[in-house]
Amino acid sequence: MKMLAIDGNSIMNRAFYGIKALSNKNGVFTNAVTGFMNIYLKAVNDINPDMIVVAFDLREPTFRHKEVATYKANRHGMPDELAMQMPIIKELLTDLGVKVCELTGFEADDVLGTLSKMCGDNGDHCYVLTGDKDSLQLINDNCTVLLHTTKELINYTTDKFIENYGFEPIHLIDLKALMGDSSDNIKGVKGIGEKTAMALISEHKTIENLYASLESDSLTATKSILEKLRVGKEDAEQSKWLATIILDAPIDNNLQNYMISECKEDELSSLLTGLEMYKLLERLKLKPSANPKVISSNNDTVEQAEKPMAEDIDYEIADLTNDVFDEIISTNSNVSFIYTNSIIRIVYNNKIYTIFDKNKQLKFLSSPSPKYTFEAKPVYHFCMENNMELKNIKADADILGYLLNTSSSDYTVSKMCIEYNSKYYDNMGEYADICSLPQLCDVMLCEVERMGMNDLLYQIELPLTEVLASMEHYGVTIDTNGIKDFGVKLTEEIGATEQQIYFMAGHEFNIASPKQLGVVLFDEMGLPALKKTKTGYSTNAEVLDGLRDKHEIIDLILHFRQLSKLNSTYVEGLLKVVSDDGRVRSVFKQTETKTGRISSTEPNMQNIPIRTELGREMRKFFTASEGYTLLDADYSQIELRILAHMSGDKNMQDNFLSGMDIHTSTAAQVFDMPLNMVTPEMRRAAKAVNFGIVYGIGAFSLSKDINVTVKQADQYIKNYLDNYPNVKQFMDNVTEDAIKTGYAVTMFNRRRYIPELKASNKNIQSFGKRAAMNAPIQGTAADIIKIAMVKVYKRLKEEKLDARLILQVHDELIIEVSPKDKDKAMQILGEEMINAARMDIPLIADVECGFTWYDAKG
DNA sequence: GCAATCACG
DNA sequence: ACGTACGTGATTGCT
Repeated sequence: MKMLAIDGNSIMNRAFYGIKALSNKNGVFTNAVTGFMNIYLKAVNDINPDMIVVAFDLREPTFRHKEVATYKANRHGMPDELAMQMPIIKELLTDLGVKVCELTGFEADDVLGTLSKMCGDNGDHCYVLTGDKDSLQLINDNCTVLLHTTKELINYTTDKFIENYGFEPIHLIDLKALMGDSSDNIKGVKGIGEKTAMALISEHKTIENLYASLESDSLTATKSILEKLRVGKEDAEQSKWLATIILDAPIDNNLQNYMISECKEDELSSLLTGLEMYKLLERLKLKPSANPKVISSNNDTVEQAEKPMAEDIDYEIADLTNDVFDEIISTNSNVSFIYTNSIIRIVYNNKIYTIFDKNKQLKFLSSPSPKYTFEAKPVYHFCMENNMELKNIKADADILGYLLNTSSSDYTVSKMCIEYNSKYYDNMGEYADICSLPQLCDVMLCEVERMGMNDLLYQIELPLTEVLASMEHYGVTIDTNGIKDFGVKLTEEIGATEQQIYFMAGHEFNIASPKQLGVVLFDEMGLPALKKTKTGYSTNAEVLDGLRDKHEIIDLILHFRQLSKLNSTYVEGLLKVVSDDGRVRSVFKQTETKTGRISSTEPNMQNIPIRTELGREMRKFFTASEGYTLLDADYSQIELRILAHMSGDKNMQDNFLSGMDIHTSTAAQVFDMPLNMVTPEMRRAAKAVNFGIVYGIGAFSLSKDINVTVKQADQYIKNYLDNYPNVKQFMDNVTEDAIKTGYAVTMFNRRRYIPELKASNKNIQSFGKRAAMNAPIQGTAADIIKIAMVKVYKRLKEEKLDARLILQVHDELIIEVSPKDKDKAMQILGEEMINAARMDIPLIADVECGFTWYDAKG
């Protein structure tokens, strides 16, 4: 038989500090729970035990504390975020059928030790899972310790221990007796450190032997060590006593009682659903519960959604007769449908219908009846491919879920039903989603209205889905041959550069491996390693840039990096996704970002190079279709203009109204110079501050960015905020509101929840504040360009121009247009972008044209 | 599957 | 004393 005995506190700590803060929407932190379960499940999987015990420490003092006042006196209580997860972990384990063990007056270690002894006496094997090296003393033929370090899980057997320490595991307590343990505040012998202690214990095994030799004058060591040992004898004895784990703690001695018992699936599912830990649910092969257990962080009020009318509907499957179909396509009441796998399922008047026939599907979709659905974009695609229109989408559960919480990563019907207290009809099998959709949409629409996001929904997001579908539908023409040629040139130069690098390094290695590169640069060539990452030397561009004048190889490596990036991501990456018709069709994701921006994948069209001339060449291969031309329009300084508007800062607004370059006018004021005396250096600094402000700047980062001292950077920021006092006020207000309400909002009421603000970890909290300052600005810019997209799309359609939107890059829109309609389309594009929002200062958009993206963007 | 790196706004 | 700007996505190496 096998027992897995876990040090609950130790593993929980490892888990907590190992995973970035996670929390559910009520602000309940779940990172320790998640991490603990990951470690737990892996161990269970590896060992396949018959018995499992998880031991926890109690708050009360143990027999060690009572005897020695200083014992663990250096320990602070655990942070709130961790403490609140402890009962959850215990509950989880209990539900899993695992024994949780706490013993007054003893530590978890003592319980583990006693268990391992019991197992050994009974001929069973015990695996002790912990993050604490102290437990290594328990290792013997019947006991293995699985030591969880930050890096790895080490399987400690007797052999492994001896290999590392050079003596038997039990003598670990003798080692501690001499060297002490600062984490537990165990003194050890004063003046004796790890090295000396290791040497002494390797030779003498126990401190009793050691002191026997000392007293009989047969101990060979330096005079000073002999003296230290004499002076510290009592400390050594006490330290050994403290470090020794008890093997006979008073716990239940019937091993039968530690066998894994049956898992309480309903309770477990309810708990995990309440915690929104869906991945774990899946891993445990459990379904989300319809009755999630509500857990909220101690003292803050959780905004509760209005409960929907809990009306239980009996849905029935029915045949779609012609009469019913005619009624459905002409009704004024809401029809819910879901389109998947070329099938449309409809719920209408509590009956479920299925449409298989494509013509009938299209007829339904283009009918004027008001529709609720889930993920409208593929449906728009289906209609566009068949030259039909999808009409009157009144609700899209995917979009609604996004508006209600932009930070969620999962907008499935089943999960949103749970989240918004709407009934999920899981008894309906494959019809569960469609049956649940009408009520779910109603509940969510109600929430959206309550949060003041109706305009955002009806004027922006719902119509935008069609625009994005259309952009994806058309795609962008690619000059495939041009890219291939470019790739050949890159490959040649990469090869040549590689050879030069190998020559300078004296041997071949994988330049793309930061690990190998680090060895070459910092170990072999002896260049100064200025920065480290978690796993080793940092070799990023910033570090390398600092080493440029130290060695010629650096420039070559930077060059190699640039070329391989271009080749693998852009040349090869793009060629992989070009369709047969020579176009790429990116997927524009509408429910992805926390701020309200859209994102682009497969390929990402929003990060095509521009900042270096070589990279910018890529844009020559993005062209208009034959006989067409491209229009490119981008907003000028949209985020700073939004800041000037939202903050109401008159000075910043005047600077924009003057028509002068904003960075120059900012520099002039901050450095107290006439405009024509502003040097490029000063403008650069002002520009960096302008940008930094939008991100919630700190002096440290600014100093790094513009290469000045932290002190200077701090002064720049102070001057800046003195110059734009309302900007300072605005940022303060935004963070204060976000702390109070838990979220930040844009001009159009889009919300971003920021649970990080509730963390007690200062770094996480600061991150929350920066996010809170940035969200209204970045988010409002996203709102505005989305409005422009919807309006431009509508105008191009209404005025029947041979033109279409094909790309959006956050502050930039691209249209493909027939030359005959070029002027009109330019007019529309500029006009609608400028008029997308009314602000105290005007929006400005620069429109240009060209056959390629390179030409169209000045 | 994660970490490091680097491309964009 | 520590860590350090907001938001994304793709590729590569490595465990």
